[in-house]
Amino acid sequence: MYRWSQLFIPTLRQAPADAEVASHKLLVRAGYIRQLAAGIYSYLFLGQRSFNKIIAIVRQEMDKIGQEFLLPGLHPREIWEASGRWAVMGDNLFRLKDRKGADLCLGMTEEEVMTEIARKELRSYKQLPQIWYQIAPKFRDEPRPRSGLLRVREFLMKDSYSFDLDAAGLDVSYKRHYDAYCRIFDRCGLKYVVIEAHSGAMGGTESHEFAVYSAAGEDQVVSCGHCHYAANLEKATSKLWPVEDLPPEGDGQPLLVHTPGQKTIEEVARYLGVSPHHKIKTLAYVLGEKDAKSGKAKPRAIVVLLRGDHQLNEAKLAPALGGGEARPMQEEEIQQLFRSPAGFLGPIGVVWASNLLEEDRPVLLADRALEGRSNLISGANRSDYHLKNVTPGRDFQPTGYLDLRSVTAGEACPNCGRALGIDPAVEVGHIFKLGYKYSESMGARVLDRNGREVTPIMGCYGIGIERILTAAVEQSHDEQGFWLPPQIAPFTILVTPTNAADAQLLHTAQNVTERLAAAGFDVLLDDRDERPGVKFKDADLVGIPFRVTVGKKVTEGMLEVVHRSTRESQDVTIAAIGEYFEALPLAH
RNA sequence: CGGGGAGUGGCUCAGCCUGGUAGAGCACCUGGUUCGGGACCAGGGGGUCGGAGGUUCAAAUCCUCUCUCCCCGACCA
Repeated sequence: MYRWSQLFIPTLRQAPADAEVASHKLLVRAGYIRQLAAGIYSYLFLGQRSFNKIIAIVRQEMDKIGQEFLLPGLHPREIWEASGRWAVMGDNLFRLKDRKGADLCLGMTEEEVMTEIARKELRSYKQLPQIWYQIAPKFRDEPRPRSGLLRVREFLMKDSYSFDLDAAGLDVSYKRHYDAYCRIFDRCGLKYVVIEAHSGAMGGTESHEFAVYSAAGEDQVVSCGHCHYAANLEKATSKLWPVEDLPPEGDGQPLLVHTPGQKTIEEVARYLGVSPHHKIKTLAYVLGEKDAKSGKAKPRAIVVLLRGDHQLNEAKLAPALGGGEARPMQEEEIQQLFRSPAGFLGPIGVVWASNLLEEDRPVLLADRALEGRSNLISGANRSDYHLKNVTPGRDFQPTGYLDLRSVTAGEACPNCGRALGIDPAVEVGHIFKLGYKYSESMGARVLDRNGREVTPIMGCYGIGIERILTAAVEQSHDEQGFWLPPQIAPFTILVTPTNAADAQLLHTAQNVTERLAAAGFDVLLDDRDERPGVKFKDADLVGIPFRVTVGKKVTEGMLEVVHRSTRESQDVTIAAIGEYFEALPLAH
């Protein structure tokens, strides 16, 4: 029997001063976690019990589709060199040396180790498909750990990897993960959404993210309330409401106007009495410097044009350029290309590449929202001057039109045309179709049925264990505390005798606890010699969904059951308490 | 890495401006009373004020450097 008086459950009356986010404050106050350093936490008794329940659910569902491994957290440099990521991962990878001076790192993800096993061991198509997973710590030297357990430097991740003979096989492995993830998050009691996601630094094609709406979340989810379109902001698209072009002025050709000191879009629009959507925003980047070091490509200028009131989505820019990394141009580089100070840049007067292969000319990428527009206003590449009557396709020819802008709330859903919303959410899981990136670079090969060597196609799939708990707290809390779904709560039922010094009350409470425990419930008995107010406050705080109060009504043979989520209570006879919880759908 | 804030008993904070050798509430220990929403009385323990250096007769307080933590941004499976 679990007796609170014998356990270490250090609840706090006040939240620590350095906690800001609700889940962080409450998990510390409830005695689940303690901070050791920035982004590094210890999990105490209640926290670890909750994690164990989450892990058990994840493991049960993953065992239905894959096989559990346990890979090392300490990796030799060589396998990260083999995949090319020793250089790419930069400061986010924890690096260290052993006593011989050899380079090692702490695993931030395990594609390399899993692919290394596949490379050494898989020989035949007959061994495919494989789905291998593990639940193990990951280490990432985040530039800014924050928000309690939401972004940390060491965390538990369920990560899995699939190896298939071909794309059709990958589709199957991907779908099996998609379905398993839905079962996992359903069983964990999360209210989540599945959204289209950007594949980011993982590379690959298709990607879905599992997200829980929360003000504390770092993701921006674009969603449509009508047709269920939902996507990460990095990936989302929208239809624009129509805008009216300005009438041509003068002979309709580009017309120089004096705009002294007016640099920003807003300043120019106000000065000329037009709306920002009549303007062209010109952004200059340098692409491929990192690749230049390895001799793969030489750096080149990339100029991006957007409608004046739109924002560039850098996540869309990178894949448009073949995945290279772009950085904003410095003032001197801008002067060299445009012969103009920043603030008055425009597309006219520079000779642009007609396609990406023309490597000696700068690339001009225009957002699709500019296609078909006319009489826009852009910078004139001359200090204190802008151009009117600028018409894309006539006055300049972009290298290409692409979707490059970020969606903003209120724009039209790409499917059904209704207004889109944007809301913050916590990413709890993410699945990727990786393709051949790692199997190719690390040289994994199998023979197909014709005896030909082929490269297996991969997927990778992650779930953040801490984020499941954090998201559960974020979605179910108030000022007094939180209530977890019974499946992932450290205990399901808390039995609270109002006065532990009263022998009859304590005896009854022990009896009730024993019976509920024997019936298979996780029960905690609060047998502390504290005043009832203290116990009730703690009961509200610690995340246990049900409380059984053993108090004055015992003389009438009655107990009181309190549902933490609703704070509703009802009287139940002592004899019927077991049946009461048996009848609750999710109490087990 | 840029900007902002904060480090004083276990926790939350005051004291710092105007230097004089450290306080409150909660928590903790002992005894007593109390017991359905963070009780009360009496007694008690615990801090070289993040660290180093400097100024001064004297530094939590002023100066310099440094470490750590939090927030915003950049960054980010």
